[in-house]
Amino acid sequence: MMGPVSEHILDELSWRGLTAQSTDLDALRRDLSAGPLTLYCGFDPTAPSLHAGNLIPLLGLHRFQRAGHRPIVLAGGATGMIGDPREQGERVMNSLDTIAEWGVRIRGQLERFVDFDDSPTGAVVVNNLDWTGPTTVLEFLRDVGKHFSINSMLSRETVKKRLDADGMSFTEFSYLLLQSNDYLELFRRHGCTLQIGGSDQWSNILGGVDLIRRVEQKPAHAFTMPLVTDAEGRKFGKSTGGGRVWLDPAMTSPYSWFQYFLNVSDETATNYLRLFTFLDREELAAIDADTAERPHLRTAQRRLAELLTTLVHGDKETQQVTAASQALFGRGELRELELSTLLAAFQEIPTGQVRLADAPTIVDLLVSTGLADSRGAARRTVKEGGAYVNNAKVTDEEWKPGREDLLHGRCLVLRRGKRHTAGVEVLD
RNA sequence: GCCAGGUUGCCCGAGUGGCCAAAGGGAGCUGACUGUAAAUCAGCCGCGAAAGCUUCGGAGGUUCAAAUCCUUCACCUGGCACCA
Repeated sequence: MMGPVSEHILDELSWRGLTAQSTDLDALRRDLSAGPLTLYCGFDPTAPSLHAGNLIPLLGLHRFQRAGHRPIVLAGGATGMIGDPREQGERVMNSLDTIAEWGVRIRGQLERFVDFDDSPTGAVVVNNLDWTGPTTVLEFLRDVGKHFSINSMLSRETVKKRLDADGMSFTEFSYLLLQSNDYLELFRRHGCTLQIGGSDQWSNILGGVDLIRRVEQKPAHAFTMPLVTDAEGRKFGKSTGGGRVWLDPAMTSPYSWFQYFLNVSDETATNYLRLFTFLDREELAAIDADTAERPHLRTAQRRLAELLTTLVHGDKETQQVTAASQALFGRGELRELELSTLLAAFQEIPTGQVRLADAPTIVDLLVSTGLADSRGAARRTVKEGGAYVNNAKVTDEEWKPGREDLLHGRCLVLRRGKRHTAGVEVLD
């Protein structure tokens, strides 16, 4: 597990670029060196699935675990009902049913990224609804609320911005207290003395540190990691690559997930390898060098895509997706592919079915496979020279496949532009 | 409860009776160049082959004509009050 020269976890996080803010680093370093430390990170069910950006703190927990510490993964069943205030404005609350359903799904995802065993570093999963739910308002206001100063809460960046803009409900304003109380609760239950999270969580985490100090007269640590951005510094998932990249294979197919990372820029790929993988410095340096010398091989992108697909979807999926990508992508002679290879590849990409008897045109094919959103869009694609059937460009909107075009008598490989592929099964 | 402001296409945002399928920006898509990169340039970006149709929170109305006016409902925001 640990390298021959066991590097301090904080040093590793630092060279990986995973350090944003922290409380007293020297004290944290000391405590981490003293033996297994218990740390936690929370995830609110604000969507049906985690997305790639969530992997940063989640893998962060895992990194600490590998370094000999005990991670607690917190599912935000309670905090998810309230909503962390954001600058864009008041959230519309989701229904309790929705939150509960999302919570279950997300919890299932969370559990896959840390190791459970009986050792002192075995992971723990908790749900803050377990202690927040039973608490009465009066208890909460007396025991927790009393320790918070409205004055300092008002000076928070997000709150100030919101007050200048559209204001903020008391509900969201209270979020800080809930998360702070979580930290206190975990400190009491599990001796948790470190909370990590994305840098947007900084003030929430500090709230807990403060609360623990006031109530328990004990120090606790806060440590945040940068929010992932793409090469232009945009927040991950928000606008990069057309929407979020979800962990749930039903929302983002493993093939799409793989292709997303395969397509990032050189700069982003080398950066992401540090943030999202466990490769050590030597391996990373070798990949960097290779990428610089022979950029067309896209070594960094390939490694990134493979490692992340394996991490999220497993070895088997990665093999299938890689095979599909190789089989379908670009210049290979599709006619030489085995039928089984082709059909396996079709499992990974969007597909459609048509009957030759219906005499479908290229436009019909693009629409039926979902490669184009509408007939107009499909027509546009053809007009723009972006439509391919079996790697041959099709420029006539009225083009129809004939029996001689079929691969193995029953398949077509459709492509829009350079990177969007779909399979067509042709029936009689 | 009252008063005021707001709700526009994936996002931000202009638009206060016709010239609006709706400016602009971002995101996205295609092409050129390449390395399934970046940068840059060009085109596209509601549906429809077209006629035309559907869109500006929901419903209804005024008008030859509504994103724009009126009514009403919902939600958001700000302010005031009430519950003493």
